[in-house]
Amino acid sequence: MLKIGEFSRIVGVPVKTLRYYDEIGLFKSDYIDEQTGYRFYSFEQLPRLNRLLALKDLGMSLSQIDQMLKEDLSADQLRDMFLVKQAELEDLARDIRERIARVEARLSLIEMEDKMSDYEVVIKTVEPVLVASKQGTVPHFAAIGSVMDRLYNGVVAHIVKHKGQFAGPGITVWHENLKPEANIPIKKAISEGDDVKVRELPGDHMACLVHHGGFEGFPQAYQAGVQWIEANGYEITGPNREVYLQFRPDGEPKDYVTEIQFPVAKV
Amino acid sequence: MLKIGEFSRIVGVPVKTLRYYDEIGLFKSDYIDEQTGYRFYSFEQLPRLNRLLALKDLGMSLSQIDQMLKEDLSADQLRDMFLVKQAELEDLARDIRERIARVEARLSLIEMEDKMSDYEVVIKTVEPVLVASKQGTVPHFAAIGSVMDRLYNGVVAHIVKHKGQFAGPGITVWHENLKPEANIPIKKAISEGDDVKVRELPGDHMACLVHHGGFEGFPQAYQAGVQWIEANGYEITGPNREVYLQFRPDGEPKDYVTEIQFPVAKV
DNA sequence: CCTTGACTCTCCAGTTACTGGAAGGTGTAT
DNA sequence: ATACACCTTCCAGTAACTGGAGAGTCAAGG
Repeated sequence: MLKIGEFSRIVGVPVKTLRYYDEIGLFKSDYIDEQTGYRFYSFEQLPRLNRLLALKDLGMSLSQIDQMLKEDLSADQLRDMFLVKQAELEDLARDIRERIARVEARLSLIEMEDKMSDYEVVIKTVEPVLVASKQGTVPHFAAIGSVMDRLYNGVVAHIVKHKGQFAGPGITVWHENLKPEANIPIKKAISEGDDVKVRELPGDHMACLVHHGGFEGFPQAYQAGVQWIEANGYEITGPNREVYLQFRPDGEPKDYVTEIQFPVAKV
Repeated sequence: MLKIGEFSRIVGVPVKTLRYYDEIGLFKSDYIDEQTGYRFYSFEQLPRLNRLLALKDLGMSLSQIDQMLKEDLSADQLRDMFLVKQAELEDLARDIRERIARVEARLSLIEMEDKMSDYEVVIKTVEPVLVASKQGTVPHFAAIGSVMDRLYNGVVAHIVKHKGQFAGPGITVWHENLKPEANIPIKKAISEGDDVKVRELPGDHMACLVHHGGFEGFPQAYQAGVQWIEANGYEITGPNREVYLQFRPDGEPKDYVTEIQFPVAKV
């Protein structure tokens, strides 16, 4: 019989940890002196503790270990638990590789002292949203403004006419070069018009960045987004969006706030 | 000005989390209504939050992020933090690769239904220990027992003669084939004898396994240890040890408990 | 026999980054 | 007026310990 300190030295596990394992019932001391409350451990307990430590080394949680140490576990069940753990660890490994890639992208940006780092790109999952929408075509770059005005005015008029309820800021989906679709979120479906459709904008994983200021700054923001996506090993999987978080035709462009979103997936 | 729910939807961060960031001072709401206590957020806060989220994506802790978001941080300091994080992540990645290797070794053991899995091998760091020791040579296998007896008796006699204090179970170091060194831990240094030396057994990383029973089972235990070491990508870096946790010459061999230790390093 | 120092006990608090729930106040649409 | 969604604070819990306080135990030395 060994006191907790001696046992601790032999197995290389801190006394506090042994007491903790005792408390949670994972590894009980062999015998407790009624008088003093002192825990005593025996050599017969070494195999269990070693099995425990070996499993912990594999990254198992204590509750998993508790299950795996039960006698009545078949070899198959045991193997399954290892397989699950293996899959888990491989996910984790991938995750960490991605993190490393992101850190490296950061570092190389710093080396370049690139102004693009003014834009922070984050991946987020956007929810599907019900919208009224109208598509158009931009004949040439300079006409973007007027075309967009016309599209959004059309959608707004349609929603008002059918007593729809606005549910958020406008979202432009750029279907392909110079083919924008103006979307306005609505609370409940309304009837469609000739050119105003009602549909659900699908949710997706998006690389997002926020641009403050007028539309003249958009090219730089887009460039920053595309650069980030490339540097971080993503690829663009669909039409990108602009969400006009803060915008009023009569407001000052410098106060505009726009979120630019690219649907992406890991390459 | 946005209420917390609206802001939450835009940035894709749960309300609870925003409140938590507010509470710990990492990301305060722009304005709080005195009457109602309602938090309000503004678009001007988006850049800070996005920077925060980007850093979190890299695996930074919130306190690190808090530092990195301070304005008065030079580009160099920032780069250093990223470099530190990079190193950290690479350590972690290595660790996980090792875990995966161990899980795979486990799985292949299960496939083989190998009896070796009776032995659990764990890596631990053993502390240096002061010992009195005596070396010998074993002429042939069958003589191990008597040679060890002679060596340990010699050491014990020496310690007793010099009034040394025993500090733990005997440890045999197998210097090379059939050249054992019998060591007995002592509390304080004592003078040396003709053939009994006093030295510190160095600490090391050891692959350890515990064998219950007589010495006739040692070959299997050794084989299990060596197999594990190979399967898990370690190599043996020095003489192995036997620690006689439970042993009395007059006891029954089946009650003996011996820990076998191999000093190892990652290949 | 007493003291000293090493050990042991229990209980409580703190760690990280939230998440869930209860109880109660606020704002808006019907 | 009343539903209902939304907001508030406060408290508890997560995983696997770690550290410390305050008190009891044990063996050796003087």
